[in-house]
Amino acid sequence: MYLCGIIKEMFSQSEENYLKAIYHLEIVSSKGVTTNAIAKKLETKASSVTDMVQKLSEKELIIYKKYQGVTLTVFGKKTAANIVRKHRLWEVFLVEKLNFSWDEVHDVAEQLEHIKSQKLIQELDSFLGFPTHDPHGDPIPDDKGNLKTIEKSLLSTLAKNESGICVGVIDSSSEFLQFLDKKGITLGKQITVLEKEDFDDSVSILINDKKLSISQKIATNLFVKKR
Amino acid sequence: MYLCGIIKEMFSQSEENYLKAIYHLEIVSSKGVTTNAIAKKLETKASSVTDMVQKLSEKELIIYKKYQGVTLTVFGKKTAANIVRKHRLWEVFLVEKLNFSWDEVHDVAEQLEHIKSQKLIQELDSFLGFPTHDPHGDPIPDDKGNLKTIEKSLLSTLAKNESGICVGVIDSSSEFLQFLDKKGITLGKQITVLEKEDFDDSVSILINDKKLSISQKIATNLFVKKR
DNA sequence: AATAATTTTTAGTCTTGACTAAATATTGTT
DNA sequence: AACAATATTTAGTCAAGACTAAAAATTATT
Repeated sequence: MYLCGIIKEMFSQSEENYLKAIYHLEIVSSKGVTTNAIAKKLETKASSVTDMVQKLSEKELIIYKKYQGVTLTVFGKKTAANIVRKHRLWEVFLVEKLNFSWDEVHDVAEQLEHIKSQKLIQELDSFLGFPTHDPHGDPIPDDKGNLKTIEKSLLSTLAKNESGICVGVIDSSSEFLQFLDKKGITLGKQITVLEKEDFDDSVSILINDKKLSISQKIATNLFVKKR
Repeated sequence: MYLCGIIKEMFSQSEENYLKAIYHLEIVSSKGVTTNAIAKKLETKASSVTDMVQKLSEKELIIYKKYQGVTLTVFGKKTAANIVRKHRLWEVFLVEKLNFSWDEVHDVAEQLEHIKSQKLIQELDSFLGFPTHDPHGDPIPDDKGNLKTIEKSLLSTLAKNESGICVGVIDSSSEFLQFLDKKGITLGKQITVLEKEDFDDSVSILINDKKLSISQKIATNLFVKKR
């Protein structure tokens, strides 16, 4: 008893989760992704990672040399990008159509991203109007796995009197997102830096026509598009 | 590494598939559902069924006495109805929002029905306008697991000159559904019996202002609501 | 009622994906 | 260069869920 009919390439949920983790880690690390890094990201043990990494390597999704970490192959990267694409499209769906807030979508999208159906994802994309970014401002890969990133800067890098549009976050934990909500900070909002405090790196900003003081921690987790 | 956070009761996909199978079989059989019947429905082996049935029994989802078949407990029935509810709501979504035809929805809904999220299913229900029937005319259980069936009759039971509205099918294989599509037979269409042939039990019907001859096999797989 | 046919269960095996503990590589430090 | 610390892999287990083959129970047939 198992799903999987005609479909060209099928990977297990577990394999997909590993691919996605490696994909995300590669973006940051730029060189080989270590076993330990994967283990930490997936909250599993290094030995389990070694097992899986050998399997993914046999399936030509990654390049793996013992003790050397892994790199996605072109095929692996495309596969991973497709999972990320699904994840982010579902997030858009949940927020735009089903009244989820941006801090509630992650767990559900984590499940939905594993649904296998070409048509489903194509139609969903079209139904949502071909969105380019998810509710956290992260770019949605196109159906070839390419993503166009916009030039975004951390709020902390803005100079006094500069302003920008809020376009994303680094930390997308629900705690942080709920905190932003409480402060009235959401995607698309204009933010102007009124003052930068040297002694604690906090910034004073203008948003929603109100003055707000923002800690360094917040300012280094919020992306804006300069203008 | 596994999902499953706060949620009250969590069952594996496999457990859910068994529950659903037993639920469907109970509707037909009315008495205890046999191991073999479950095996056939799930295209698995009887020995595998025995294993799972013992597990479900321990979890109080079913009553199981060796060699006696199984019955859903109240809890089990509610759980199963909820899976069916999710399956059918997703089918409605696929057809109404994502341009799937009624013969394409099953495999995808089979996957989507296992997504765990209270809010998701509530919001989906609301987004779809609280539908009562899926694209095949099957009733959608409410959030307490109750379903109100409408009185429907097989087309084959209609007398000459009687008419009814097409409200459902027994066989929901894509072959049958595509055949119906080709003949212009869809849910909601009015059908009038013009003639009944005794020697092969075929019926001559009026639909879409056209006369059509329908074999016995079709007539015994199509539900209408008499009027 | 006895035997044959069928159904169901048990016992043992396999695969996937996790784990622990031990062994081996690599890296960092003096 | 040698040793310590850390990272990685190997070897051996485990649970879930499937399987086959054999045993046991039930049902059907005479």
